[in-house]
Amino acid sequence: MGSDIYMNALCVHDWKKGWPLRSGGFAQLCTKCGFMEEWKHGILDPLSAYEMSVFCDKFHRQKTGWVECKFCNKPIHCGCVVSRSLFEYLDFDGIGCVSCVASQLHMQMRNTENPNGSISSTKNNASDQHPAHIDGTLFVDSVDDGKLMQLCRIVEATESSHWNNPQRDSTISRSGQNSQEVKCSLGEGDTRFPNVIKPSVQSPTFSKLENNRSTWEIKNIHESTAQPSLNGNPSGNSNVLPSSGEFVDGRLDDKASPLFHQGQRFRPILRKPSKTGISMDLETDKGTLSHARIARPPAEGRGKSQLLPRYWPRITDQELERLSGDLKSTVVPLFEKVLSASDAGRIGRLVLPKACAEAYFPPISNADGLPLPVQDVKGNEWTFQFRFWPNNNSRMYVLEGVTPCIQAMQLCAGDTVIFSRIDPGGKLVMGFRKASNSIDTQDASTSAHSNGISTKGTTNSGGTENLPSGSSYADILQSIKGNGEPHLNGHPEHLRLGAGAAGLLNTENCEKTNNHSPQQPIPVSEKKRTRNIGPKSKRLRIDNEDAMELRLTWEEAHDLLRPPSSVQPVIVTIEGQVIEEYEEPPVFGKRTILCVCSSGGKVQWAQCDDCSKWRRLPVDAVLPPKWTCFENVWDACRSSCTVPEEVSSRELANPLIPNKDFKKRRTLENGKSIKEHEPSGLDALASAAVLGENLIDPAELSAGATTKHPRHRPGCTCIVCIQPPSGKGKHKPTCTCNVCMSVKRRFKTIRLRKKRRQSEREADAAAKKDHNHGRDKSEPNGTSKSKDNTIHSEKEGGLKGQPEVGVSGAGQVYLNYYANRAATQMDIARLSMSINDLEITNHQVSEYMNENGLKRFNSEVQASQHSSLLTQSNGEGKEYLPVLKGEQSQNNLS
DNA sequence: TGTGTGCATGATCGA
DNA sequence: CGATCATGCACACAA
Repeated sequence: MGSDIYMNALCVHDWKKGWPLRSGGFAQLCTKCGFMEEWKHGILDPLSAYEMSVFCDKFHRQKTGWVECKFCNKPIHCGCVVSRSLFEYLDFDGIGCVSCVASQLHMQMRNTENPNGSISSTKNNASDQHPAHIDGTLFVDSVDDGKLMQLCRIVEATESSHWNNPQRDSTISRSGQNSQEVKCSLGEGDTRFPNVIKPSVQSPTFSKLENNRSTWEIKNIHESTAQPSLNGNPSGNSNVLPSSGEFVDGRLDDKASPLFHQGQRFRPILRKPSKTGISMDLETDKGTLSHARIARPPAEGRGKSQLLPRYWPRITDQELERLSGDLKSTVVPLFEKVLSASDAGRIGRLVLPKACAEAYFPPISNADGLPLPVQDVKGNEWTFQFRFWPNNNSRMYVLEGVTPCIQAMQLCAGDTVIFSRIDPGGKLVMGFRKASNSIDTQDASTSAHSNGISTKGTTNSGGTENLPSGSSYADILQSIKGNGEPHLNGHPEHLRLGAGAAGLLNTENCEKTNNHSPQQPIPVSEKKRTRNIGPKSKRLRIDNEDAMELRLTWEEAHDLLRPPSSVQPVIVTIEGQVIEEYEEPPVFGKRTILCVCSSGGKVQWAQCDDCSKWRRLPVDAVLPPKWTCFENVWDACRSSCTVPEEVSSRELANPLIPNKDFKKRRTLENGKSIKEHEPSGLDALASAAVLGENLIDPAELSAGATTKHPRHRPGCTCIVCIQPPSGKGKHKPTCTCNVCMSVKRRFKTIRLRKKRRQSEREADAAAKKDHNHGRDKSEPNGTSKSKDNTIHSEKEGGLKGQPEVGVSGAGQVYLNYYANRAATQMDIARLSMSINDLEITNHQVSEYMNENGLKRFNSEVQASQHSSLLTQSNGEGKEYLPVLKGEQSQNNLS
């Protein structure tokens, strides 16, 4: 009979040889120990021993940390294969140093004839049934009914792991037992080697084990897939789990770790240096903890060995068990996939990984495929069309009709769907896991020590990127606490049922949610997940109700956005539009109003946030978002809120319309416009098409938001609003529909006008160069010329360093607006200093319109109007017009 | 005009 | 370099 103690076969080199087999067949056995079945899945990547240790989560996770000898409690560094620590895996879980193991082995050998006296048999009943579920589980290539296998070996590993652990145990001794090999044989029915996996046929031995094995393993066994018990023994002897603060490098799957079952305490070890490019999941780091979400090689299937790890379902045994319990069936995780935008889109087509489709879905020869009933984790039945398209001499498998299901589960791009199978019956189950902003943790209640972090939403390929290589476990925890909460998922039900292999994935948050407020739905918005995870810039999503007040409209935002004061923009022209480009992002600034005094000087007005008094500022002053009189460093006399305004509020009221008033008025007018005109975007477009170059009353175009773009108004002729609703491909170049014709007309006009303006600019620039080099910019000029000159000077780099941003209270969005340009315009216009006389110049408007390709005013109107109110702004031109006009009208009336 | 469907293309990744 | 897959594109069809 065999020994309860056997040394895990080492076969470092055989491992190496075995690695490539993962993609091309995995039947190669360890020539030294005969291990095979587990290897093929347990070992994922041949790149390094580290990766081995990462992925060989059953065999080698224990080798990568500091553990204690079960017998003498001496720390042992188990550095996977590169560590030459001498240790031995105990079939009853745990690791022992060679000396202890030797003695125990000896004792065991003596007890062989008395199984009850064996070490393993001293375990509980469960252990009796599954006594040897250890990481060093003995696997045999085949299990003869009469004899199991043999082969125990003392691990010989190189001490010099590349992830040197300062805590490296000096006590680890090298003995001459490195190559010690003990062969053990098991008699039939010997259950002391339950992990001896019979590769192809379920044996009674396995049945015995099932109760003690995770569902996963059970399933694997059911599958008789030689599916490795990668998860180790989930049998529940997990009462001794590593504390959350303990971080054992890598691969300590909770249940997987026999050590835990044995009550072994894992000592924290240093994290191995992250290996760039290692395609391992974050879980490999978190995986040291209980219930780590380790990507599991899927159950058997055609081509399973070629399944990319990214598709390996990541589910903890616990989750799996729970799911199985929920479904009252054995659930076999098959594969998972992160939903792409296409998958989650309205098309309703979920692209299936080819290997997965071919491995786990019914074979189809007809491109039409076949209907595939799938049950979701709630028990709903769905029928998808499983089919394929020919693609590059290959096939592209898709599930069609998934939209209802996706929506029902409230999934979006970035979330993960997990296909599992219910046995018996083979029914497919589609679970899901929300992309919880890349952080999720395990059930705190059920696995108090676990703090697994999964790369939710980034599970696509390992997800190592989500964990900074240098981040410590504490960092991780911190990140969990400080980071995840706001967006950690959601729907408890989903969390419980939906997040795992059949959707049963529980984030810590989820569990907490469950615990605290079960069935409490979360806002849909919170269930949204970003799709792109990676290097792209991200913004904290503010979608919940608490943040509603933070939401700004587009124009409001632009009211606040200022170009960085120290940055010189690069002026570019895109499709006729002059655009400022900044290397730095805009900053938030306080809205001000730029005026021209009677003397022709420029002045900027800002309102104190405390007393609401208006203060005069230099035109180039840039204010922070919050500004008070006390910060008025330019006018010491009025650096206090107690000092009255230079101009009365009444005087200021009209021209310097504070934002609120302005907005109210604007809103009111807009409302009127909406009521009066209420043209749809299409109507406006049609009008534009009809009127062509003719003037369109801006007011008519100022009404409510279009259906396409809430920030745009009917009549908005921006490219967004006028584009065919169905996007590309709807209109041919020769299309003569109204939309196309109007667009053509508009662009034609834009081109012509742009060309004309460009000529004017050039002429002006030349003239100015010749005659007016030293002219003060404040000196009056022709209206349009001045601006053109300004622009030109900008192009020549003559721009004043600060693209100062005056912002009007109107909140106009005019991104390409310089303060000095505005000032120049004002100068040129010789505007009155009297604020009450401030007007909005349609010239400016028209300039803006011209620059933006909008043909709202004819040239006569442009030339005839002047204004003195310069709403220095990042202005949103489209709303600018009606508002200004309204203001002007009001002023005129007054 | 909107939606569905099938295919093509290009980026990405792994061998 | 080839396979895979996300996504775009064009056509068909229905409303």
